[in-house]
Amino acid sequence: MQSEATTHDRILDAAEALFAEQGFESTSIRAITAAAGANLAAVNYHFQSKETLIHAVLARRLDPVNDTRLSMLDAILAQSDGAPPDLDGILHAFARPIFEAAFGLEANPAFARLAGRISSEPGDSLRKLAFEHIRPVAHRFFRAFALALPDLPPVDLIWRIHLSIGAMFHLLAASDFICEISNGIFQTPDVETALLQWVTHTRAALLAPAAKSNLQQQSQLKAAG
Amino acid sequence: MQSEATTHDRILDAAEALFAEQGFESTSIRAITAAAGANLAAVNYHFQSKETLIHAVLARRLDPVNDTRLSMLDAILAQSDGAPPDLDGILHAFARPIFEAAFGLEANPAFARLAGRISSEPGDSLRKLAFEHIRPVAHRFFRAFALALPDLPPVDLIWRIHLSIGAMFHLLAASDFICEISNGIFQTPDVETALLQWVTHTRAALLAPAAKSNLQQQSQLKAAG
DNA sequence: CTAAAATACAAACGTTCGTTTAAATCGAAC
DNA sequence: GTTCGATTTAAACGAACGTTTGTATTTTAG
Repeated sequence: MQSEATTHDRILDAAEALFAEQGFESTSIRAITAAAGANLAAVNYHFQSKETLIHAVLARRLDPVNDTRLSMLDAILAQSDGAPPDLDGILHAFARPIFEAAFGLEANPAFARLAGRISSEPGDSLRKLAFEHIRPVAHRFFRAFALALPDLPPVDLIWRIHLSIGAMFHLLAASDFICEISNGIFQTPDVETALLQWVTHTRAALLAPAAKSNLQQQSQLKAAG
Repeated sequence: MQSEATTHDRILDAAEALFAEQGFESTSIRAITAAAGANLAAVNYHFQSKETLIHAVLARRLDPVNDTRLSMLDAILAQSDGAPPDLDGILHAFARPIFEAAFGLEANPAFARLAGRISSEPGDSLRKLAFEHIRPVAHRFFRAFALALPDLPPVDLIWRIHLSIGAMFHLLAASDFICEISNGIFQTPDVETALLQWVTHTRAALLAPAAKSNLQQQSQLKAAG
């Protein structure tokens, strides 16, 4: 089954699994090629270098996810022309593709931890890569959120999107963690449960009144009084 | 100033900064000792190994943070005997100590990225360490949240705490990320702003009605109808 | 002041790393 | 069947890694 795939693809599969378990730095090309049943030089032949291989591993999964996200967002925006778009629809468009790729039936379970770790990886190279992958998606979704939440100041909106994305990353990267600590209450999430819980969580956070510091509250009270 | 500190402490400071920038694996003992102005063998003399050094770097910051968290939680719980404890007080007790250590005036700005990355680090050793650090804190706070939110089912509570902690980690680890992408709208957070935004976000999420799947909603509708 | 313990140092250890090279093997086109 | 490009292979390269060793040097204690 796996050994029928090309060396190129077997290397991508093995690298994805090992990167997820051990991290990028700790995973040697020797371990990858051994797991893929390939020669040591195969990585440098099919991909130019280890860094290019990392990029290829991530792009293979993230590009389809982001394409689906934008397609689903287009559908939501087209569906409600003029009126503010459906908030839950935007949240699902952002969350379902990545949850399917991470927790879906045909998904590689290792990919979840890998995807959730990207944003906090050390080193400029990898952060820049993830940055370029997510930038167009982030811009489109930010504008959609702004349309759906016209009363929320932009700075508060950015904060909440930032925090909600962090919750999503953590859900992808560290859910085994909470599984152990919760005495079986929390179980490895499936797509629908993760989606339901994250959307419920994020919807409530986004719909909350704008945060106001004590200072702002005081000046507001003075203006009102 | 720095060169007046002991070699032991200069190594901890240098290691903390380099670990935050480059990660644990990519930071060599040679780079640490060079930055600390110490001999190459100093790490293996003052600490036993590189792994023990990593543990020491984390414990130096996290132990005081967790002690303060528990003290503040005790104060909140004592203040409201019998009645459900103040939710905002619990949230502040959990968030303020780590935000002070990460964004405070005398804080090492590198520590924020380091702290936010721990939960998603690959490899069992480091995850187990962070696990043991946070376990007693997590248990105490979970019971406090359960008291403050008596109507929320435990499984939903675990989910929301999990997601909220993810938001906190991401805020610590990847806020430079959002600074770049937001065209100056989002700026490097200070303690009070981070606290205000995270508490606002998390309070709203925790107070939301329990998530219900379509299946659960349908059976509920049938029972009501 | 001196003996002993603690710390610092230079040098080297064996190992593993990513990458490269050159030859060997394979596969299809003609 | 031969040729040519694509792929695989074994072997080696230099560099960097964590750690250890033996010896200075400094600090502490009596």
